Amino acid sequence: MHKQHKKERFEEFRKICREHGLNVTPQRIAVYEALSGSKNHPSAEEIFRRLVSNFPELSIDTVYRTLNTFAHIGLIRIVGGYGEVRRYDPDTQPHHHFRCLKCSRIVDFESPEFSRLKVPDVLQRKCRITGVKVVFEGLCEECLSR
Amino acid sequence: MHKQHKKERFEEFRKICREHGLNVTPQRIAVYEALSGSKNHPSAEEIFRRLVSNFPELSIDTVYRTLNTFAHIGLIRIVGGYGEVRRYDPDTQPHHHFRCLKCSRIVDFESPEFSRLKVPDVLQRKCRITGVKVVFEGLCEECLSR
DNA sequence: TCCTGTATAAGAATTATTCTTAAAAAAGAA
DNA sequence: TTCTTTTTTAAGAATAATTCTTATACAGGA
Repeated sequence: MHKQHKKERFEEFRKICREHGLNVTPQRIAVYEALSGSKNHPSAEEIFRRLVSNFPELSIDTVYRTLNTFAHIGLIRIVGGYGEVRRYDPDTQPHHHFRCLKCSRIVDFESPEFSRLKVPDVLQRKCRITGVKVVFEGLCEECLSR
Repeated sequence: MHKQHKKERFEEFRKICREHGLNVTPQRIAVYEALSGSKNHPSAEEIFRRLVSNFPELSIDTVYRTLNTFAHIGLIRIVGGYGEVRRYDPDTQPHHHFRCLKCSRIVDFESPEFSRLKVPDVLQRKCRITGVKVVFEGLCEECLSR
């Protein structure tokens, strides 16, 4: 991804849009370029601010809509806050989660093995690590049977 | 946690509150009981709805405040949507994250090993798993040096 | 070029969460 | 107990993120 040249990335982008029946608009190009050129997992607001000076008629709603569309077709991913409501877990013991991509259900499971994953060197050197969690994602039983 | 009896759990709860200089109020007891008796990682709103019929003067603000307090002292955990703004990642290749608990910075790292974690049987049987991510949490370089 | 469906801007609306403030409750001291 | 101080709460206003509505503009195909 970061290795590609701008040109190639653009062609790839255009192709993926076409495959999903999406028009290739200046707004979509701008949002995709802004995101794929950034390393810090920006929010919609940050992307909007980065673009609006060169693209004054761009609206924040379009940025949200565009990013959602991209995430929907798998062109980008959502990380961090999922824009969902905050949820709470009474279990403070180390444990891990499965999260249903469709209904957002969260299922706990225990795995001493996962709780003992080795911290990668690159993190170990710079950060103080206080915990690790493994999140499997997919479709839950209920959503599968529909 | 779920193994304990109500009584023991309550004594433990009271003890932890005291240790952190928190008064043990009916609201706090109610919110903690509601959360620790639930298996589905409820939102503040859900907890509020569960309680308000027996506790009509309870306010939603108190539920939020109480849950935040509990999370702060480590009595419960926040899962799922972190209540933070949604953020986007242009990298759709399997990779993993470190997340700073203080400034919410997200740092990518790659680990083919983590991307190949074996799906636990309990999930394998019921769900369709489409991905896995490992999230390390702690304090980042910048936040450590303050 | 024109046509048709798709995408957009603008701003209103919605929703989750936090803040403000005055009152109530709890803890501590006398 | 009663008085004082500190903490907590309820109520509702405020804020911030995200989505919706609608009329207009644009993209891609014929």
